[in-house]
Amino acid sequence: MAASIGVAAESGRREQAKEERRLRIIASARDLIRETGETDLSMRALAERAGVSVATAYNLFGSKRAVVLSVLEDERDYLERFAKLDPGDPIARIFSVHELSFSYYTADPDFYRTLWRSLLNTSQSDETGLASIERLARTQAIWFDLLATAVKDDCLRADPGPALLLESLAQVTGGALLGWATGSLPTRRLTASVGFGYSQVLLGSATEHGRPSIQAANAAYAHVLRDNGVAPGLRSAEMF
Amino acid sequence: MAASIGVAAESGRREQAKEERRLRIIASARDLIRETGETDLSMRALAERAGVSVATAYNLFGSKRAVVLSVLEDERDYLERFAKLDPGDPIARIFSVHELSFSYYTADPDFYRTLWRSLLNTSQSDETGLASIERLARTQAIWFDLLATAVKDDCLRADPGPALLLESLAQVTGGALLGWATGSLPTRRLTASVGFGYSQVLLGSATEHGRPSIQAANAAYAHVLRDNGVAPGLRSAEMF
DNA sequence: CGAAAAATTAGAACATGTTCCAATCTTTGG
DNA sequence: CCAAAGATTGGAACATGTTCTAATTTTTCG
Repeated sequence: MAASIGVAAESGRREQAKEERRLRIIASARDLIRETGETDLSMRALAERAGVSVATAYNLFGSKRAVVLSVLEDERDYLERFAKLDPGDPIARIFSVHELSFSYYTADPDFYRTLWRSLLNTSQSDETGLASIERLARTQAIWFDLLATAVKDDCLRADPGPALLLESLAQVTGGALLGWATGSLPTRRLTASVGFGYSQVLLGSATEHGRPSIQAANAAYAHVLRDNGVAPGLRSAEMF
Repeated sequence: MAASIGVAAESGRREQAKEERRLRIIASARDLIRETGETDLSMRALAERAGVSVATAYNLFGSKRAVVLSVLEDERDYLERFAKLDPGDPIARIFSVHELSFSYYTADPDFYRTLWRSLLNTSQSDETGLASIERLARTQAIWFDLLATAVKDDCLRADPGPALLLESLAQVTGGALLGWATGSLPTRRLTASVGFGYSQVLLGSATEHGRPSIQAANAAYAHVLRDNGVAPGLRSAEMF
C-alpha cells in the first residue's frame, strides 16, 4: 500500500498525489526525449503525455531545464555503480569514474545528447544553474575526494591542490559536453577526448610515483583519438 | 567616393547596398547588446534599429547566431594586436595570446557575456557552428603554430602532438566560456581559470627546458584564483 | 528608356518557453 | 459533513527565432 517510490514521501494524500504527478512528468519527459530524438521536447507535448496541464508542470518544476535535469538524475544510478568500483590505486579509480560517468552517454548517445543540449541552453530561464544543488554537491564531493586521495597517496603533488585541479577538470568536461551537444565533437571521441584532457591536466601535477599510470591512460586515450580522427572538414576542437 | 569599408566590396551598386545593410545590421546589433545588457537582443528590435526588415536580416545572415558572430569578429582586432606581440620564448607567447584574447572579455564583461550567451545557445538554428569557418581556421592555425613552435623549440615534448594539446586547450576554453556565460564563473576568475587550465595541460607535456616558464604561469594563475575565491554558496566549477 | 532580374518589405504564421487568470476540483481539519 | 485552504486546469497572452508569401522597390543591362 505504501508508496515505495521517491525519498521520504510526506505521505499526506496531497503530497503523495503531487509526487505521483512529478514522477509521471519525469517519465513522460524521458520517453518523449527517447522517441523524438533530435527534436527537443516541448512543454506542451510533455504536459499532454503526462496527463497534466502545462501550468502544473511549471508549478512542480519551475522550468523546462529543471524537468530535464530531473530526468538526468533519475536515469543515472551513479552512486550505486560508483560504490561498486574496485578501489585500486587512486589514479585508476579516477579514470574508472570518468569512464563510468561517460559510459551512460556513449551507450545512448541520441538520448543524452538531446538531454544535454537542453541542459546547456544558455537562453532558458536561469533559476536553476547547470546542475541542481544536491547533485552538484554530491558529484563535486566525489571528485574532490578522488583528487584528495590521489594527493594523499603521493600520486599527485599537493601543489595546486584538489580544488583547482577540479576546476580544470570541470572545464574540460564542460567544453567537451558543449562540443558534443552542438555536434562538433563526435560521440566516438567523447570519452577519449575528456579522458585525454583529464590525464593531461593531472600529468601536470603528477609525482614520480603517480606519473606512470596517468601516462598510461594518457597514451591510451591519445591512441583512441588518433584512431578516430575527424575528417578534415569536420571541426573537432573549436578554439575561440 | 570608393567605399573603403569591408574587404573587396564587389562595387556593383547592388552589392554595395547589400554590404551597407550588412554593416548597419552588425553595428545595430553591437549597440543593442551594449544598451540592453543582460537582455538578449531580439531580431525584431535589431531589424527596426538597423532600418531593415526582419526578412532582410535573415537573407543577409541566415540566423541570429550568425549576426552575433559577426559582431564578435568585428569587435576584436585580434590579428593586428596579435601581430604586435613580442616574440619571446614560445611559452610566454602562448600565455600572451591567451591574455590578449581574454582581455577583450574582461574589459567589457557585460557586452561579451551577452554575446557569448547568444553564441553558446544550443537551441538556435544550427547552420553555422560555434564559429564561422574562416574565423575558426584562423584561430586554430594561430594556436597550432604556437604549440608547434613550442615543440620545435624543445619547450613541449613531441609526444601527444600539437593537435591533441589544442583539443584539450579548446575544451578548457569552451568550458570556461560556458561557465562564464551562465554566471557560474565570475569575471574576475575567468582569465586566470583558463590560464591555469592551459598551464596545467601544457605542464603535462613540458620538457625540462620548458617547464620553468609554464610553472611560473601556473603559479601566478593559481595565486589569482586563490585570491579571488568564490563564496561557499556560489558554485564555480561544475562537475557533471 | 524599359523590361528583366534581384532584393527588400510588411505582415502573417508557426512553434517555442513562460506567465497569468478565473474556474474548478480535491484534500484537509474541525 | 462542510467550509476553507491548496492545487490543478484550460486557455489566453507575451515575446521569442524563424519561415513564408505576395507586393513593391531598386538595380542592371540591352
